Amino acid sequence: MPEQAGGAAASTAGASRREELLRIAADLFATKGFRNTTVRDIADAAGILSGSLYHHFDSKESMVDELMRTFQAELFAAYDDILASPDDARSKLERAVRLSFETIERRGAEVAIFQNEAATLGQLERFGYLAERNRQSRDVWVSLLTEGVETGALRADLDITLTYRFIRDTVWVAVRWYRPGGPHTTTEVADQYLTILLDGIAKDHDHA
Amino acid sequence: MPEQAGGAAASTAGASRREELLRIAADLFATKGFRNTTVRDIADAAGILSGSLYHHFDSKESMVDELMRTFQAELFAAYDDILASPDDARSKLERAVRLSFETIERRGAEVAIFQNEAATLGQLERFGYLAERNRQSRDVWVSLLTEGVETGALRADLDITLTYRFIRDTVWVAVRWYRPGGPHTTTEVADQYLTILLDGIAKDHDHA
DNA sequence: CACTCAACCAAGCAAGTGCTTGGTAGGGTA
DNA sequence: TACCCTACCAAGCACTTGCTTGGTTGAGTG
Repeated sequence: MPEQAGGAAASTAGASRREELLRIAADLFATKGFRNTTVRDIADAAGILSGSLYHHFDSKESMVDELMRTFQAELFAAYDDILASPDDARSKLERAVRLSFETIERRGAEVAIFQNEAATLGQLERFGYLAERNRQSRDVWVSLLTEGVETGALRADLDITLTYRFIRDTVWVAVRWYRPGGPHTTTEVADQYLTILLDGIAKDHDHA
Repeated sequence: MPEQAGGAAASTAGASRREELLRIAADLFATKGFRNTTVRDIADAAGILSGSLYHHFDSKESMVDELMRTFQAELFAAYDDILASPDDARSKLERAVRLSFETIERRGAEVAIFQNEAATLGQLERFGYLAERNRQSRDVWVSLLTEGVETGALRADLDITLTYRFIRDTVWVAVRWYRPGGPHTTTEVADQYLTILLDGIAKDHDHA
């Protein structure tokens, strides 16, 4: 096992072979599923033999592990940033929604892997942190929604838990159809969703 | 020596052995994934040997095939029922939303399988009808939304395609967390979602 | 020049995978 | 009695899977 690049060294200068292989694996895991992707698939896509992968990584499992840890660390740093801001509840909620769609654009493969494999992988001790991250994420959204209700920005008759689930499902499952470079930008998608989420799709006859 | 594995197949009255095995397979496909479920898993859960499954079915593939065809036929019969009704657009949209949550309750395994495996299975010719059903389903929702806009029930500034995707994602992905017999009935979930979808979560200051 | 080292190849093992084959038990039926 | 049919077992085949082992290549570096 060669170099241990412990930190999330953001050296954009020339991606190492290791990072290159990780990205290839991520794309395959995202499209075919983790279990459904073989080490030979990854090696083929990289133009090497399957055995050569083990020069860079301990196992197929450790590849997803590294992908998920890095991804979650990045995502929650962004969550913390929102929570710590002095904005009002509604603004923070909007920022959280936008963050999700932007993350789908920038880290689509990782989002897809987390969405599709968290339940399966989470059964292994090694991936216990995935469930923990899920709880943290729920806490973020629930606290934002609660603050919104308490400050009068959001309706008081909302079932916070259900509302959280609806939002979470919509913003993250969009990874299944959102395509960077496609017909919509993340901003457009986020704008449209926020419009619907905040004000609904029904025509307001009292104002029209 | 016929050693019965711990699976304890409780035979439901009336259901043929074949239907019983199909149900067992459906539950496993839904929880573990199709590819990730082995014929030995199914056989174990049924208390028989894996080879014995081939007395009832051609292949593992034909099991999902039968499950999906039956499920889709049932679902689209219900869609047709809604489309053919004389209700106004908003009522039909509400019925479609409620139908989704009710289908999750009654056919949770099938919904989960369709959600998780349609993309993978769809690549096989045999499962080409899954993509076709997807198109039909989109047409149902898009026509309901379009009618809503045209009759003035829904806001005119909606992006129909994006709105369709948001709704579809939320109502079907609920299969991941909705549990029959859990804290919410499908009616409660549908009520809450329809409230949010139609009128939004923001407090309407002009009325409050 | 001797030496190191990251990156890779070639071959293969053990465990699992879907599915096949030939057979058996027991109830129903003409 | 003779026959058939449903539901299963026991064994195993051909293939795929993740991973291992021992070795090679070529660009450096003192």
